[in-house]
Amino acid sequence: MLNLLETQEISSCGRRGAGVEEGTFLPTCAGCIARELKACPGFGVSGGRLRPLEETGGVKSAVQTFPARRQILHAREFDEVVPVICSGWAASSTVTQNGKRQVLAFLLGGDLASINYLFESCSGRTIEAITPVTCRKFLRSDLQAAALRVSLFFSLMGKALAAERQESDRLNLDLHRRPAEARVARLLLSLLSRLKRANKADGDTFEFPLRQQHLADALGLTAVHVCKVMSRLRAARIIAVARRHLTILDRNALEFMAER
Amino acid sequence: MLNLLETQEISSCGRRGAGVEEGTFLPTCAGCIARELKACPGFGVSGGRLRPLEETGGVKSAVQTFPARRQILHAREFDEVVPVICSGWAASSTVTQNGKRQVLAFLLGGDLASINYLFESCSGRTIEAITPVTCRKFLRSDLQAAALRVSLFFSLMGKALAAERQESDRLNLDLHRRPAEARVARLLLSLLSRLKRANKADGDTFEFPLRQQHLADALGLTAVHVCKVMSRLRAARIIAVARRHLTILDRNALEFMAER
DNA sequence: CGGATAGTTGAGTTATCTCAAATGCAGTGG
DNA sequence: CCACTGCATTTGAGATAACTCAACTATCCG
Repeated sequence: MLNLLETQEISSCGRRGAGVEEGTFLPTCAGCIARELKACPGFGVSGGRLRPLEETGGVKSAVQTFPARRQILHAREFDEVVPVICSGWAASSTVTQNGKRQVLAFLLGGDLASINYLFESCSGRTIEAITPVTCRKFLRSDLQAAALRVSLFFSLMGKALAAERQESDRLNLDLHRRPAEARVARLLLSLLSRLKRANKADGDTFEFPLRQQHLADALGLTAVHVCKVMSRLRAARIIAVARRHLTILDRNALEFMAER
Repeated sequence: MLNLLETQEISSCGRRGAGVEEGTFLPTCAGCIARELKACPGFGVSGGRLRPLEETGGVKSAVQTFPARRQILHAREFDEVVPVICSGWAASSTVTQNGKRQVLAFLLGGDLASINYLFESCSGRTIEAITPVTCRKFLRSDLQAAALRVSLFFSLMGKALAAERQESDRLNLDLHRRPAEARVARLLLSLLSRLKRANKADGDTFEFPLRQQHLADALGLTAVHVCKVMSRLRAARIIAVARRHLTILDRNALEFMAER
């Protein structure tokens, strides 16, 4: 049995203080569905420890941390748990018999891996940490109950579903209908805009922890080919990569490339 | 304003009779979500006309018919209407700026184009009739209300969402990760199994109204290449096509082909 | 420093595309 | 019944984007 009630130390976030207080949130919590459903207790601490859940008004759950490369959802949890990424980068992917992998989405702070998890598990998908990840897991039944209490239930669900469907349609369109350069360009632009929204971009520069294999798996290419495309982009001074950070030098060129 | 209350003559289905009676359903209604939500009044007729909706216990809506190639959902309806295919073949697709089209799903009788429509419109997607189609359109708000009255709401939603997500993941995996033959094979097998479930297949033979362009748009190929693949399949006596009907002659071969 | 992982580069192969012309087929009007 | 029109399908030739394989280099981390 999972111990979702367990509270854990967290060092980097949440201010110290005494007594019961409002939960504090990471910047990335802003658009998080768990927060909008009023289900997330946040990172409020009292005396350096997470406050007991009864006091937060949230749904029972605990923050967990995962090192890079670690699987975030284990087989036995699949049935009952809804995972939400609080910070770090993760990837949600499927695999074929022949061992080919398709990354369906890169997950950033505040992302629910898929709204489907609220209804039932996304069997066949696995979620893996790319960087170290902090993540909160809710019991599905609890989150469903919380969801139904929120008056905007249908509109919240609608927004979440629509956003996800749109992403998935976009992916379907991109794969095999656009040349490799366009796919790469689109992915980079989409990452930039998501990170900007979460205040995690410094101008046109952002953290970029993805391996070329990740890109390849997301874009339906081989790592070798991704390398060649990225090299061309660098040679053309459209992007620059240094110390796991990526800068978009010529956004117009990249946007032009993204079409067709 | 849409006149969803309008009742229309239907000739092919529904038994004639007097007075109020149970709505009759097409064979394809069996797994239809509108029926499971107890929202569909069915095809019951009284005196040759569809019964008034107040008597059916269903949600207001009317059966509409569309000739082949006609768009099923019009721009102004997008906001408020949930379409369900009752009979015939339709396609749900998106288009890029460059005019390329991706068919996301072929819709058969009993199919809701996407469960997303229950929450909000799938902007960017269009639904078109391939064969003549009969289709029922529900007001979103009515269907939402009906949904919440059903105790199995979450599990029904879950099933529908999961099925759709799985289809979409499969599509994502197939595009650009499998060779053309495998994609064609997978599509044919998937159609056969869906049609079998709806009792619309005669052994391994089924109606096959799709143009090669439809296949191409669904599989991320060109029509020319689809033609070549289909020719090879016919030459190898794996399938046979005649008068808009397709027979799978060697299912093992096709299933083998579908993997990799 | 050594070992592992990730990225780069080049040569040769192949699946799929583009273009273009020929054929077939169904419906229409004379 | 025929010629005519508009699609859909077929076929071939050549072009190309992306792949595979394999060796080499750079980077990271203990």
